[in-house]
Formats: sequence, C-alpha cells, structure tokens
Amino acid sequence: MQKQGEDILKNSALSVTASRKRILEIFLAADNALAHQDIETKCADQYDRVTIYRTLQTFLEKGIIHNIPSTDNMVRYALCNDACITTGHHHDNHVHFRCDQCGKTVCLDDVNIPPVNLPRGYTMKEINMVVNGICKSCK
Amino acid sequence: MQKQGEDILKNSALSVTASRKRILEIFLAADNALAHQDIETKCADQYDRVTIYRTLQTFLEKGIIHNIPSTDNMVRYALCNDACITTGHHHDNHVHFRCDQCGKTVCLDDVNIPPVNLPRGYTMKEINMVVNGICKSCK
DNA sequence: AATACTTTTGCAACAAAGTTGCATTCTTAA
DNA sequence: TTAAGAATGCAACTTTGTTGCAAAAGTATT
Ligand SMILES: [Mn+2]
Ligand SMILES: [Mn+2]
Ligand SMILES: [Zn+2]
Ligand SMILES: [Zn+2]
Repeated sequence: MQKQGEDILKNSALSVTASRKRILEIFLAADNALAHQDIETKCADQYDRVTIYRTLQTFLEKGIIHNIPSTDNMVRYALCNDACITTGHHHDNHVHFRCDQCGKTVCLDDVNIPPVNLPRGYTMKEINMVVNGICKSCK
Repeated sequence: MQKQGEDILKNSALSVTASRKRILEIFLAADNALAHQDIETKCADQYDRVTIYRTLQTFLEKGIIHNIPSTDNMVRYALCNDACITTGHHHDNHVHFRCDQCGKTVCLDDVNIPPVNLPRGYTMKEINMVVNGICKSCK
C-alpha cells in the first residue's frame, strides 16, 4: 500500500514527500469521502494544517482526487478511479451518496449520472449529483 | 414588492421584521442564487452578520429558501417556488447551473432532475444536481 | 392605546476555517 | 555530491461561523 501511493505521485509527476504519501494512505484506507477536517484529525500532529490545504489543492489539480459538493460547507474529497488519474483530468460521472444517519459520503462508482437536457444556450462542462438518504450500512 | 415579502413571512407564521423583509427583498430582486456573503455585502451596514445567519437558517427551516450545494464552501440560497413554500417542506426537483464565466448560480426551474437507480439497500430522500458550464448570458 | 408576553436583534467574545509570505528543509536531476 | 527548484512549517492574518445574553421590537390581549 505504501508503494501504491508513491506510484500515484510519480504518475502525476509530483515529488514524493512524506506528507503526500501519508495523505494518500489515508485516502486509500478510507471507505468514504473525507473533508479537510477529517484528514487534519488523522495527521495534524505530523503535518501542518497549511500543508494539508496545499496538498489537497495539488491532488485536485492533478486529478488524483475529486471533490464532492455539499450544503454544509464541508467539501469532501475522494480518490479518482485509475482511468481518471491516468488521463490527468476528471471524467467522473458517478453519483455520490450522503447518509443522513452515519453522515458518510461515498462514491457510487457504478451508478452513472443520467443525462439531462439543458435549456437552449447553456453549455454543460461538468455535472454533479448528490443523493441524500440512508445508506445500506445504516438500514 | 414590499407587500410580497410580508406575505411570505405571514404565510410561514413568522413575525414581520425589518431585516427579514429586507433580506427577502434582496432575494426577490436577485436573478441568481445568493451566498451569505452576497447578502452581507448588500446589507451589513443595516443589519448584523449574526442576524443574517439566523434569518437564512429560519428561512431554510420554513421552506422559504433552499440551498444549493457547492464545491467552493459557499453554499448559495434561492427562493423556493410558491408550491414549495405553502406546503412547508421542500420538494424542489430542479437542476441548478453554475456558470464558470460569470460565476452566477441559477435555478433551472423547468429542468427536472432525471430519476436515478441506487444500488440495493440505499434509500433516497433528497437529490441534488448541479451542472457547471457556460450560461446563456455568457455565450 | 397600553400592557404583558414572546421573539428577534445586536453586541461581544469566541472558535474554526482558510490564506499569504518567507525562511528552512527536502527532492530531484545533473 | 551538489545545485536548483519544490514543498513544508511557521507566524501572522483574514474570513467565516457560533453562542450567550441584554436590549429592542413584534404580537396578541385587554
Ligand atoms: Mn466520487
Ligand atoms: Mn433552486
Ligand atoms: Zn449510513
Ligand atoms: Zn454566465
């Protein structure tokens, strides 16, 4: 697993640093999307808050992670799938699910966002779908 | 227009106060969704920041406005349509659009969110769709 | 219209989140 | 091994959001 993180960094032409490896490790081990705060909780003793901000920003730009919109001012992040990483820009098209019970946000990698028709004049570049409800673990 | 704001407040069994009327006015005059900050800019000289927070919270709870998720930690708010207000809880089902050019977020009231099938075990309670791209005013 | 009761507001104080510049340390490639 | 460039930590700061409480405003009743 250590190795996997390094590979991701190298594939994205990023230098391999301790904090980046650690943050990737955290994502690889997580079963749900993580907010900045979640990551801070797991490693603020080792790495500076600012470093975490900058690392997430870098990972976003490199297409290593994608962010998930929210109405609670807690943007969450999840690893992109391999396809997304290798091509260098996002083409995620899956639905996200937020459980009202356990609060976890997950990628439903197998559920594609259904197509939608915009009014004349609008150009679509990206699309996000977030469903709220109860997850399968909670009920 | 003054009158309209008062009616909304009375329909929701809220007391009619100057700040609430003013904030409703701002929403009624806006052609796009507003973040807390936008509202503050327009009336921080008249009303306290805390009052704006509490007013938005109240409006949300009463179903006068709904919020729109974002990936920039700026939740935006827009008026619910009449149907939504009168019943007292949200049943918005329209798509939101965020323009990458002008930065405006709008309700596409006529575009319904297409249905999506979740994996077995997941229960859907609410659904949000936000599309990014270029709006009709910008191109 | 005056009263009593309830709700809302503003203020202060605070906590949390996010940003920026810069010196130091670490990575990488020659 | 070294030099150049990139990333990190720290400090200082700004912005955003929260809470308790006293004062003010709104509402219902007489
Ligand atoms: Mn995802
Ligand atoms: Mn809307
Ligand atoms: Zn759950
Ligand atoms: Zn636009």
